[in-house]
Amino acid sequence: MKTSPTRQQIINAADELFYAQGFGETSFADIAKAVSISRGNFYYHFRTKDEILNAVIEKRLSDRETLLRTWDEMSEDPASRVACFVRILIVNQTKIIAYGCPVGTLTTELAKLDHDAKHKANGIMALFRDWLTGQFRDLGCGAEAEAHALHVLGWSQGVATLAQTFKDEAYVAREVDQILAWVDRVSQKTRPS
Amino acid sequence: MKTSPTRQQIINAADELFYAQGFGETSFADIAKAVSISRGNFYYHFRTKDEILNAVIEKRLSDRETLLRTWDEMSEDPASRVACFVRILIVNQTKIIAYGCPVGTLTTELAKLDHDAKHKANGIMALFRDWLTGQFRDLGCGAEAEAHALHVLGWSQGVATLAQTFKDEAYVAREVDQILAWVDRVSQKTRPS
DNA sequence: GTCTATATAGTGATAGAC
DNA sequence: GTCTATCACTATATAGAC
Repeated sequence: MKTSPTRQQIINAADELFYAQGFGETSFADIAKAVSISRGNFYYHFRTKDEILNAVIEKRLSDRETLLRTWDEMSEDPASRVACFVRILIVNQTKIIAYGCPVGTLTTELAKLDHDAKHKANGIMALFRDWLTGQFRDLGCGAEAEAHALHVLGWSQGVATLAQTFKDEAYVAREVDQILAWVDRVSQKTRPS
Repeated sequence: MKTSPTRQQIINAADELFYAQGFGETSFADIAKAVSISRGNFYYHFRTKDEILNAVIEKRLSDRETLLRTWDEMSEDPASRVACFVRILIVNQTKIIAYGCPVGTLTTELAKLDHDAKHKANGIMALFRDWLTGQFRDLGCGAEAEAHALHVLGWSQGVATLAQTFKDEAYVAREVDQILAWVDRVSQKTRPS
């Protein structure tokens, strides 16, 4: 797992560019320019475009795993952990309004390209689903835990999509409040305090 | 508004291909091949790629306007009209699982490309929003009508996104039921029968 | 590790014959 | 209206000098 500084720079730049422009529309030249290296040098670090896509997906997956672990350690209450997840719609609002959800837009694009890496990208969405499922299970939702997880995940994805289309911050705030209220309702149904 | 048969064929093929592969990844060669004409002939009908994108967006917009009008004429009850809208997630399930929502994925892609036509594409989403707003207004939701419209629209977009990612028909069915139940609740709150 | 040059294939787009 | 031939450009990718 040796990562040279240049390699890491390339991954970071590609991550940003794939998010802002999409994978298909980002060329090696774009990435090389962002890192201020030549196209030729680029190929020393990554032989193919698929190779760098894979590296970007792995970085994103790893970043999200770290984030989820942080939330796991931050609170003992599953409901407030889920709330952390939902609130990324607010925290990352500016970028989401500009480019949508980094995970949702990538999975959508790779599915259309029918790219080999699409299953790997879907894995990030699955990570969210499984983590959320765990939280709802801890809340005592039992067999409904995964359905609840998908509900929150899908709802968030929809908010991200419309946020990008209509650039409406009030809408985002409203929906986030509604999701949080829904989580509270579920939480109080299973553990009436 | 003269539309030659070939021109119409091209628009239909481009519509399908833009949906299945995305706009950026669809070449003139792809479209020409689908219609069985030469690339050269293609340029007789459309001078630029933007021109055909515009034609496709206009077709999609027009198709949706027709669909909404059909629903308007089909029922007097705004709640069941909204139900028609939500149920397209079931009706078009196979394609949505394969390619996502034709409207949502196009707006997302054009936003990333920062393409001139992005506002035009957003207009289709706005058409849905405004039509839904009208239905909720007819339901007596007053000032909340547009918020309700965006709620249903965003929710549906999220379901489409996850449907494509996880290919889970049971999830789609479950969420559609939940949206319909939500609409019923809103409807009964304003007009308790 | 980084560069310049180059090979190869595909893209959007044009010209002109039929 | 449809075709073939062609142009200019950009893309991924490689070879080899430094």
